[in-house]
Amino acid sequence: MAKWVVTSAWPYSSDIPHLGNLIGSVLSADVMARYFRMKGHSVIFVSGSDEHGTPVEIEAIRHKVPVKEFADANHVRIKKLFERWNISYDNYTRTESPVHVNFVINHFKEIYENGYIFEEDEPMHYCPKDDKILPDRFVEGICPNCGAPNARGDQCDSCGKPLDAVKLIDAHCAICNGPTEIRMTKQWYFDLPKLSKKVKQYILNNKELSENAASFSLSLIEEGLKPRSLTRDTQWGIPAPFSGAEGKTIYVWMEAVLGYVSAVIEYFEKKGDKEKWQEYWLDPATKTSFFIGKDNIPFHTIIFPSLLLTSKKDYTLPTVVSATEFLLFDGKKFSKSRRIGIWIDEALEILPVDYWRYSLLSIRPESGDVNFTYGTLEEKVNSELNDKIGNFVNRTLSAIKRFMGGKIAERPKLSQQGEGMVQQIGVRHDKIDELYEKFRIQRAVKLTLDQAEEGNAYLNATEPWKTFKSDPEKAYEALYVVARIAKALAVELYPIIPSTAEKIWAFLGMNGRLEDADWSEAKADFDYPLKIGKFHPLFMKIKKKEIIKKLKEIREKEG
RNA sequence: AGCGAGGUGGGGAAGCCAGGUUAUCCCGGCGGGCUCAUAACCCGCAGAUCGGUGGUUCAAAUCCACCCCUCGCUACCA
Repeated sequence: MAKWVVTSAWPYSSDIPHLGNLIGSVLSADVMARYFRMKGHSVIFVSGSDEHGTPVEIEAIRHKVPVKEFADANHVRIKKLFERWNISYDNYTRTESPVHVNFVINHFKEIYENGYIFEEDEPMHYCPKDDKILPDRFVEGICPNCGAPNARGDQCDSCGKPLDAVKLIDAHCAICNGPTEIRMTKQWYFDLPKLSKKVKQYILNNKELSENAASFSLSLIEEGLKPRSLTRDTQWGIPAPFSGAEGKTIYVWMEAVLGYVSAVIEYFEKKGDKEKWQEYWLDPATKTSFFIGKDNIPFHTIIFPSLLLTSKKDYTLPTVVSATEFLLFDGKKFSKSRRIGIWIDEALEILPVDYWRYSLLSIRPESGDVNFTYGTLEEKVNSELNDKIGNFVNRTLSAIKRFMGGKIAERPKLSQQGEGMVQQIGVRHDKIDELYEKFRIQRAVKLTLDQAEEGNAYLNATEPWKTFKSDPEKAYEALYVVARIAKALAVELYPIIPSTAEKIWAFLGMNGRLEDADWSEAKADFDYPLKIGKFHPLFMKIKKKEIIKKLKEIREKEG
């Protein structure tokens, strides 16, 4: 038994997450949290809304509501959506939480006192009308490289080159379109170069980073780390606790990752056990896992460990950083502005949550970008979920009901072949287990599907609907075996599609909730007599056309 | 440009890091079986010179070099 802190990347709350966001972080983390719990580990699964920073402010202005109000509403919305997605968070909090804010302030004080933060003057664009110092992204002008008219301060979309915002020609504010002026402003920096060696050591010593995370991080370190700016001239954020930094806030990226710690603190505070968080974050035996998209790697392998290393406490450094590649939608990147993709609120209006969970997890982008299409969805749901898994469970239960009166009174004496089949269930289960231990979720889903396929093949080979007359013993054995496969399948499906797995558990007449069962139950015999419950088909087939039509209707309703 | 990822039968993927019997799986095509089950399930067949060239090796999809193609990132974008 181990202690695990499982975390998913904090969704940025200017918007609702889309399916790509979900599979990379939240959904993957949920699968592992559920798996770990079944294995009997102490799991604390946390995340929260990442709410600070200019994009949220801008969204709020667009919606014409105070930023705090906007953030509150969005946080609640996202939190509720995750509940509907069956994400089993122990604490889904937010960066506006007082626990987080206090923790961040104290934490940065420690780093400051330890001498890892320095200050420097920097020229920035200032908008006199909005009275705001503008982040590069919110300055527009003519690109000094290619002369394109609407280059943003951080990058020109025309020539693709990164820009120095100060060099933009005819710069204007992206919010009000007014002209900007250049002002010198003092900013505080986190001295990453000072940490290079330690961080490199950490990455080299850590064998459980996903491959893409490790190689990408090392190459960044080889190129040389640069000091990272820590402060922003905005109001919407956590006040920077450095002397002379009054009126400035901490850059969101630098504080949001600390939420991984503060969310655990908050979790135990709510339980009235204030000091217990230390048994997780300050115990080297605790394992921590982070589920993120590849765009997020440096923040978890370099910046977050550095923020922990430079404090005054001995924090557990990230054990597992599982970074997924991107999910593409119809060959293109998800894009809010172009409405490419499906968002997690829309998805639930279209299909039951387990259809999405299964489809997404079965194509989880683990070794390269993966394309999600309506065709993929149709294939996954119709052929795998419905035809293979759903139908296997249904035919197993129907056969037991029809040929055995819905009961298995006792364990039959098994033939050599039957014994072999039962053993094979365990062999496959162990393989699935191995894959989860390696965080190979996509492969684990595939092998789980194999259980159903083997069950189907076995039924066809043994034909209990024939033998139940000619050789009832044989039929009895076959039905026992497939019932055992169905039981294993329920356990193994639990991390992936928990509510369907619970259904199968109940259909089989198992005691208690699957949620409370142990992972090894997949290999265990039944309590006798086994009486199967009422059951019905688990899934229905879908039609691509109807999905597209429904999505269109939803969007028209939204306007 | 630099860095990174990928190019495997008609489509989609695994295998490659720890080289080795007939290259795996899903979808699709063709043929067959079964009729317990949601017109579902199962079996078999066809189809790949594993991006190209060269090298290492008894042996390469798998290691090395070069080249071609696709994509992502390049950090104040959260």
